[in-house]
Amino acid sequence: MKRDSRLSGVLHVLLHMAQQPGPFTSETLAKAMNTNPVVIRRIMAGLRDLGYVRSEKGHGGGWTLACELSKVTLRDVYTALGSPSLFAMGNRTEAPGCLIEQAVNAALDQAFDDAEALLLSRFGEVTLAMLSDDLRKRLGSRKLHSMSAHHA
Amino acid sequence: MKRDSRLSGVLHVLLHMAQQPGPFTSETLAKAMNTNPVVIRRIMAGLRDLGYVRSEKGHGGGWTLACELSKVTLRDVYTALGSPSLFAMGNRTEAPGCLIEQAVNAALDQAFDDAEALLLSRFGEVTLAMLSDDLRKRLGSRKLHSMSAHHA
DNA sequence: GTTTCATGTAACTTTGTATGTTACATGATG
DNA sequence: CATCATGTAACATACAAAGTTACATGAAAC
Repeated sequence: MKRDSRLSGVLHVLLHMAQQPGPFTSETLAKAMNTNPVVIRRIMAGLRDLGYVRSEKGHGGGWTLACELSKVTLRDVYTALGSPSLFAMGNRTEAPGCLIEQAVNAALDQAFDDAEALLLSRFGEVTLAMLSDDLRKRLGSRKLHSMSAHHA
Repeated sequence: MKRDSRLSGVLHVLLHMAQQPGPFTSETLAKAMNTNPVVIRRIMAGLRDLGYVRSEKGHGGGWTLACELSKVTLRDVYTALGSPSLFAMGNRTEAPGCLIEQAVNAALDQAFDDAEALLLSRFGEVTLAMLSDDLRKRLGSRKLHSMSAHHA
């Protein structure tokens, strides 16, 4: 399976935005991430709908942070993406008539459900502010890869 | 992403085999699972290499259980499949130069590592014998879907 | 008010992976 | 030696994520 990198991607965008005042166009963000503006708009759509960011059209438009970073968790962001499925493995048949399949599904589901609960709980413990703080530590004197560099 | 159902599939095969004496040809097993004999051989190859099952060619050949069901866990089976990746989500870049990417990866990796550890631990707690017992409970007087039926 | 810029979104293309299929080599049994 | 069964490579299909193109919508600048 091809792995879904939207969560990783959208967090990258958000941290970028947290480093300097906006607004940022989709194109600017896309260049910084080596991707396409439309991809940026797609992964940001859910965040906009939930009010974590705002988007404006026209001159001087683009994306702006619209939330307190300390109040938004990775879980919130994950939810904003539409809660995409977390696991690369699944049951052969979801509603099987076969009793063997049912027994297998029951065992696997239990393990996967536990793991999912833990994962989401961990996501819920990490705020964007924590990520941003961690980033600043890593930054030290160094620069980002970076958006400004790309446009210098 | 398309989800990997090999673990689910191979467990189904093993439980089938545990219900009645073998050997079972790949074709028989494939019919019971609505799939192809080659798929069966593929998902069984790892188990054979680790000695959990044996395969024999020629007349009267096929697959036979070669382990104590109470000593093989879901984790063993998962390992026999080659420990396929568990999560549908991943980092955009695995070894990023960008510090933002590093900060994001670090946070996500920690959560995913925890979830993976829990999941594998759960897998390690469930033996094939437990699955088989659970299946027998579910069976009651009912039949499987079943292999014998398919050949009646 | 018209040009320019930016998002919103549908439609299509590309790419990666799991699964399904065909074909044939290898080896065991009768 | 004919038949049966696995082993495996090679190819086909299906599907989802990501990338791309095209164009509509709306805001700001002139």
